[in-house]
Amino acid sequence: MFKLSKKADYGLIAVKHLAMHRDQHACSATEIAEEYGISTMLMAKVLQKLARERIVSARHGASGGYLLAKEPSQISALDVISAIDGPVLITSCVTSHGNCSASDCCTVREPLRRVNDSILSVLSNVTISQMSEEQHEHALVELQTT
Amino acid sequence: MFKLSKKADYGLIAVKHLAMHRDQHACSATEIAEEYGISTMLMAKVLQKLARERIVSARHGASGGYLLAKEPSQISALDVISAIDGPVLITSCVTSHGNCSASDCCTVREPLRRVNDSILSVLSNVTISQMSEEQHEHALVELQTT
DNA sequence: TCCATTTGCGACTAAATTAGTCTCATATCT
DNA sequence: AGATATGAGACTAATTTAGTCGCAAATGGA
Repeated sequence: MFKLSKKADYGLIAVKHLAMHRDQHACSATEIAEEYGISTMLMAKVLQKLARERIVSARHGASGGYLLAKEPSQISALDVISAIDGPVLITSCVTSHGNCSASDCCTVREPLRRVNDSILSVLSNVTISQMSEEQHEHALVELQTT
Repeated sequence: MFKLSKKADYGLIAVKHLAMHRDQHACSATEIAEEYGISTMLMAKVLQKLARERIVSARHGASGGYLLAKEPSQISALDVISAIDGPVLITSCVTSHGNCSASDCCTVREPLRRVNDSILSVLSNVTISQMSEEQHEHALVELQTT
């Protein structure tokens, strides 16, 4: 319906993990996968994609693994998600080439494009450094929204 | 990945259609489906769900069909989408019962819950009346964002 | 009253997407 | 040389989404 894929989810987990282990050692896919109880193979795949998109950099060989390629503050949730799942488009209509399935051209395309832009902006304003910091404030936020 | 289902899409189209034919006659599922080149059966299903959620009201029988149950300004995109696809949750983790697949409890849950809230607010701030009005401003918006 | 039209609902199938696995190649450190 | 990693692609399995069908019930009109 409107959900992040598990791969994107794993990607965020991995990138956050790397952010928290910055300046230590390169983390292997196996290491990260085991820490969070995720399939090693899948996590490897996810990290490979992140490496291809230059969000993390890889080191082959023994004691190799992955490192963040940029500062955590320079990586947004959108970067990670779109690296893994491709561009974020809430409908296939929002692209410019009008290949709507609805013949007369769906009248909701333009409004949805705007919604899409808003979501893009939300996602690109969340950085990995933010995601790594905000451990403490839980209780507060919880109170406000309940 | 992160996309509206076609059903939700069709739902928005249908509701917008009803908004634009307000005070005229009840529109049947067939009528709406044919106008936009969508499967009649599917559109019928979608409208049934919208009726069950009291977003539209139905009239049985010949010359029956559907009417909006509220003012277009009182119906948000979120209302329509969640009526059809269920609650909008960008990950299965964001609910309170911590059934993460990641053992140690995925560290990204709380940040993502916030992102989810933002998306919810974006969607609930877009009303059907807005979606029905903004036909004219296309060119301008296009220029600003390109 | 009878009939065409239309919604309501649930079961069902088909298609598409996503998740996850396996294999082999290549790089690199010790 | 050998253990440990990543890189890439093909492949299968599972899940979700899309779409269909049939039948019941309501309703307006001839």
